[in-house]
Amino acid sequence: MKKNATIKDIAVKLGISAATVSRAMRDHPNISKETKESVWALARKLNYHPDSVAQSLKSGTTQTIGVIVPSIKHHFFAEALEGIEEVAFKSGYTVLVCKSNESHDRELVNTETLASKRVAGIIVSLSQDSRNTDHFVSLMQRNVPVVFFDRVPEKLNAPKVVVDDYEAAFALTEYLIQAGYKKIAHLGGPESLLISLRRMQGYRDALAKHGRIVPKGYLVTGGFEVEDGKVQGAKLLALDSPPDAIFAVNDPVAMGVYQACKIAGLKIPQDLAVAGFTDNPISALLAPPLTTVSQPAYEIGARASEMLLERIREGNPSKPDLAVCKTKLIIREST
Amino acid sequence: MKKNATIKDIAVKLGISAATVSRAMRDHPNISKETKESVWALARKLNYHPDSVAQSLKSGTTQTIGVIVPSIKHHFFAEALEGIEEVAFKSGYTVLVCKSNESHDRELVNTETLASKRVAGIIVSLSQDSRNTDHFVSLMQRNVPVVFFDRVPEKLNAPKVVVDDYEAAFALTEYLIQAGYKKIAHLGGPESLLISLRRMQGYRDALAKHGRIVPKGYLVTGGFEVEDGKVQGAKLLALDSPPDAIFAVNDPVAMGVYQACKIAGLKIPQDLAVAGFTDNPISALLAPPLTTVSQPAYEIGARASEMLLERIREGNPSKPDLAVCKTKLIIREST
DNA sequence: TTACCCCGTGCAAACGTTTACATAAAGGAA
DNA sequence: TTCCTTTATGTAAACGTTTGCACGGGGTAA
Repeated sequence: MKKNATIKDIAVKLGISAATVSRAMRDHPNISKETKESVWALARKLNYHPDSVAQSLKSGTTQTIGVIVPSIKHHFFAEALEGIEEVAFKSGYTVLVCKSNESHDRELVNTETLASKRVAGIIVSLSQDSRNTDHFVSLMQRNVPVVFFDRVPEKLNAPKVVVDDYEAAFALTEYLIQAGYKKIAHLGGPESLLISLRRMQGYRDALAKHGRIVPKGYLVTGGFEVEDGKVQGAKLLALDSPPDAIFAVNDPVAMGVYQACKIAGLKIPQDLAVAGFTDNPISALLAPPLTTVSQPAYEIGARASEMLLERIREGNPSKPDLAVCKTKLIIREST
Repeated sequence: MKKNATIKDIAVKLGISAATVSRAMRDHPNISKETKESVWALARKLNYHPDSVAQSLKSGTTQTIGVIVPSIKHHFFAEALEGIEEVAFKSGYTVLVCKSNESHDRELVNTETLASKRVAGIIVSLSQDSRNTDHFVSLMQRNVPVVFFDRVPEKLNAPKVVVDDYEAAFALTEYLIQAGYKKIAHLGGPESLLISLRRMQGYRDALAKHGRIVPKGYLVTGGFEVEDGKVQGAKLLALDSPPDAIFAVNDPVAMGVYQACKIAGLKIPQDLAVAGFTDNPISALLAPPLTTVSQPAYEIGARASEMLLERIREGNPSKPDLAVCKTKLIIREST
């Protein structure tokens, strides 16, 4: 068991002080060329790497950013993480990834853990049952920059990276109307999340714009999983006057509707049109391929990462930025 | 901008020494009940949380584990990360996630970064172009436990979590033979990775067992992406005597074959049978659903995490463990 | 010669904890 | 009383860096 070489080891071996070694390593102008070179050579030989922990204690910060996401395995978040990591890496930061499992309490524990680890900043996508955002406020008061993405808090004055859910849902619904569907239902997400509400509102307003109202029972809310779509979708199909099109809050839910259709013996899109949201890579390969709204997950993550790094570098530029990424309506054969 | 409360703040306010506060926080038996309670009360009030960085400097280790994966967005790795994080969280560890982008050099940088951050241990799945494993050896010499999963090094004597790729590929190939396919080709993965080689060998040996040899041009190697399957698949289909079944090294490559078939106007499974490996959730939803081998990604990650935590806790129990997780042949309509 | 400045380096404190050791008071046992 | 033990607390060093300040020597200008 070898120990890691320290600055002191180098200092002793070279008969100089630790301070000089430290300065040599950081290429301080006042250190002579010869000293520097002997230090570098020995450092190389001993495989010396400065102890980040000690550096952090001294500097009060770390080259680490924290991320809290509801889950890692969902494609959207995995892809966003990919973007976050990439940008962070290029600036010399590493990423502590925590998942909240959609739980408020775990989100809370995660924020405290990250704070006590002195991360330089935190990127968050809220959990489904986040009851409040006090823990994030507390973080920001302690001067830890926080950037939200996708599932952002409504009231909190903080930098956010989102897509225009309202606009995209509106456009999608309007497209369905123009495609001739008469009875359009919406399978919404959890009402605790702004993204669900915005998509729902876009749906409502698009109908309203075309002089329609939401038929009774056509607006249902639930979770984000395939199972939710299957269960709620079956209910919609069992209505006395079932819809001829269903706009699901995301692609997994839309897939649940596919399953419900299979069970009910309905053909898509002949008997029922289905549309989703988020453009899971699966969606293009479904039978039939799913109409959906593509969200640039990687870009959203990358943008959030950039915004965070800016805050970290420039202190808190108090301009609570909002980045809105472009979505795109992807029309496929399910509608 | 508030500062974080320190042990000293508490000590001063209470007119006691920092040592006593430290002991009170850790519920040391020699501290009087009254002192403890006043400390706890004030800590609560000041929202005091011990500075992990300082603790780490003192103790020489952290409550953090590092993970290096080729990518995050691929479902297998995302799911494995989910398992890793879950197990780590339950033991009070957080997870530093680095991706190598399949690059040896970046893998190398990542190992050094993680080491200098004094992670308690590291979990790795090798990049495609890993030229050697010296950096991991160096880590292990410095007494940092390392556990590999899925893409493991062949020679290195270290704990590993894998599936029996050989066995699973053998079983899959044998199934194809028994299903009556006569001309079975294999689209292999990068030859730098053991998993590719093992799957390839399983394919060969299954054919051999049934008295067949690999027809000329029927064994091709390439990457792990959809595009690879599309390109290489097209080549196979263009042979004078094209295969009637293709076993792809993983599901994305199998999907590439689907695309190649579409272009060539071939029907699956009538004109060509296709099988994959890894059971991407997409695969069950393809048209037709893909025959594949399911790999318990979450469990693999969780197991790796457990193995690592054991090593961290028990020093190095020098028994270089091997955990082999169960795969399952999933027969669907593509064969 | 004196005064000053620059260069290269060292000293020591600081970051926030933890912990071995010292100390002081109180309570027994002899 | 004296001595020992127990209990509760304090002192100070240590973890590995960084950095303000000091210092000595050599050069330059007057």
